[in-house]
Amino acid sequence: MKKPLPTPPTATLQTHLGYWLRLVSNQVSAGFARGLQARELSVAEWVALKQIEGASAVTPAQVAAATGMTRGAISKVLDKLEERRWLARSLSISDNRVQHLALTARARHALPELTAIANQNDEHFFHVLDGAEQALLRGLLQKLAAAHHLHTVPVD
Amino acid sequence: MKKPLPTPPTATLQTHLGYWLRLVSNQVSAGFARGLQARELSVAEWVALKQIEGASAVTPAQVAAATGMTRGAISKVLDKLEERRWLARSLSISDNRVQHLALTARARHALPELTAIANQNDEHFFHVLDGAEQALLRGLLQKLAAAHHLHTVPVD
DNA sequence: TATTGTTATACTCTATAACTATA
DNA sequence: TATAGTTATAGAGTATAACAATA
Repeated sequence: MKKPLPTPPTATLQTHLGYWLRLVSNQVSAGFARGLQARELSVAEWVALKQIEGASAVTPAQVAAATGMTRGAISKVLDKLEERRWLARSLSISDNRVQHLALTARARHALPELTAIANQNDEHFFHVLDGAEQALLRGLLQKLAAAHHLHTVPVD
Repeated sequence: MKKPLPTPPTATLQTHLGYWLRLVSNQVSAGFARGLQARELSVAEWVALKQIEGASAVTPAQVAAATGMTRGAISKVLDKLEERRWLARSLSISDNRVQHLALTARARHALPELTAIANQNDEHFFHVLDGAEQALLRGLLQKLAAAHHLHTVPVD
């Protein structure tokens, strides 16, 4: 004889793809955040470092635009990096309102270890997928990103 | 002639699968959070509602365990739901330390609309994938969740 | 002693908006 | 007037740990 069920919901949380995406993504991000935390770095700080390293964003306003954060929030992130002597701010010659951002040698020295943390975290979570599956997942996510015009770099 | 590149980084942010996962997941979650916000509900509150609806968790401690939040955090989430008259707390007959949680009729009346918000959000983000692609994505994410023993319900 | 749930406190992250200095 | 960057303030969300009641 069956045990009576509590009123079954119309749909469970697990029905939604967004649920699975969030479940896995949160774990990957939390793992990465823990890895960075051992080096006293936040994900937002890591992203800013990489933006400046790649020179895809060399002013605070550009970092803000690239990440979708406000200029106020970026200002604090850059403060942290500068306190740590990983970032040098200098005024633009042509416009004294504008700053140019550059990584210090100390930052460039630390980057390989941070990159290793990122690599290891990715490896740890995705190694259970073979190469073809990883390529498939990447393709699907990139298709979604492209379709929704996602340009900004996620920092949380 | 090629334009000289700025010092190329060892690996870009986009190298990592975690990057793409976070990029897409954050957008889906943010979209859902906006949808719920129009009904003055947080994602954590929505998850708690669904946990109680499904009766997979009927005490605060069980909701805490299911979501990975602390009992202190859950207590506040439940306060919000109770203030709204969506939740009834009652003491267990057999153990006066324990509470039993139940949704009110008011909550059950509101659930279909909230579920519609969740459905629409999922539909909005994933409709660019066809049925086969969605199944593929779901399968890959579930494989990752299973491999890493992810049981808790993500609330942020 | 151990457990359930609550509460006081603090911390992190971020947005908003006022502010300064330049242009 | 408009823009770059900073700062003051506030809010959301959550953890930690002390707490009261109960077992």
